[in-house]
Amino acid sequence: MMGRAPCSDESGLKKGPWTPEEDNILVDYIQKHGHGSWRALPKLAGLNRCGKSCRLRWTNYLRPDIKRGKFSEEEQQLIINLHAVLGNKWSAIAGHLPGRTDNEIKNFWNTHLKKKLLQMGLDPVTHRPRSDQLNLLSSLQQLLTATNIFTNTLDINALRLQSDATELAKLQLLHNMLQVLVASPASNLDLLNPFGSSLPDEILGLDQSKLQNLYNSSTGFLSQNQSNFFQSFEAPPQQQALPTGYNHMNGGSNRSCMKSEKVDEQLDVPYSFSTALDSLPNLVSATPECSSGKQMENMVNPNEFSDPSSTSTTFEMLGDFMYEEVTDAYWKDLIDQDCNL
DNA sequence: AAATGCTGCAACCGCCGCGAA
DNA sequence: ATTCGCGGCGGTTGCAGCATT
Repeated sequence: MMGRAPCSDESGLKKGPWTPEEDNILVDYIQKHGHGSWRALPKLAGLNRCGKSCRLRWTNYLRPDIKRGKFSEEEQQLIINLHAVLGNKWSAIAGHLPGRTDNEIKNFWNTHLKKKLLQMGLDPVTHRPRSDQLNLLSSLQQLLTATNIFTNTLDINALRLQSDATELAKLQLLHNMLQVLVASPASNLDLLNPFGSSLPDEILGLDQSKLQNLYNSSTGFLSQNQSNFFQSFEAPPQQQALPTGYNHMNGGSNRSCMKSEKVDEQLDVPYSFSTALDSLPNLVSATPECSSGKQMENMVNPNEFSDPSSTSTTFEMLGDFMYEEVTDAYWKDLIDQDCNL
């Protein structure tokens, strides 16, 4: 708003770090009276601070329900997954991590997770492989290292490869989401499900065994697609055309092929993504079997999933969930809902 | 031991949206 | 319909502590 002087312009008000005495005054006052109007609070409490500074100090540090200390692996993974969908909506992300503040999550992202994604060759904004050529080559190198696949005769279309990697990353996110759902007791789904009730009813209505089936299906689905992806390194150019149904897959994701000890060996970071991913099944088949375009087409033909309530299998439901026209709207709704929290 | 560089995080700044007047 | 005040949000800054030279 124009015309309202910022805190910094109000003469005589203290700025900078809070002293323990100030903290005590603020905590005592709020415990006795509640915060009420933040603007009025400093005078009433006897603090030489602006209301905004008091509010920030309380919400980011003094609040009794704040959780301190290192982020757990689960929290880190949840932040990454949520960021892939929500972007820098720190408040919305914090809403899914009880006890964590938006400021803390933002700081953790900027100081740890962003670097981690960059080192993996992923754009921390889009969660996709970085688009410039140098970064693309870096991504390729890491992807190859990650799967112990190496060839001296790389003759590939770089843009198409990047597209494939992106699709794989989307698949991976869906897979991770399902893993969280499967790993949690049904009674805790709401707590652990980062998307609350915005998940499709088809997903929320499943019992644990069906979720497990869905998760298993995604494992095979992802494994097969990763096999296709890595096979493309070795396939002659004329065999690299995308399967018909491939481009219809869309899910939104942040990670492609990260399950590799070697990747983490290259990264000088205080925590390990491979540790977090150790609970995942091996998603890269050493001897891929299902790699033909025809099979892919059969798997993801969206026309087969138009009626998930009838005789569709959980796998068909997955295909439905991944279908571009469904998921684009879904992600948009999801973001809108989170923005409206 | 001192100087310099780096990192992490608390706090600030400016803008935005909402509700009340 | 418009203005105003407030709370909230995301980006950025500044500094303390640690690491390196």
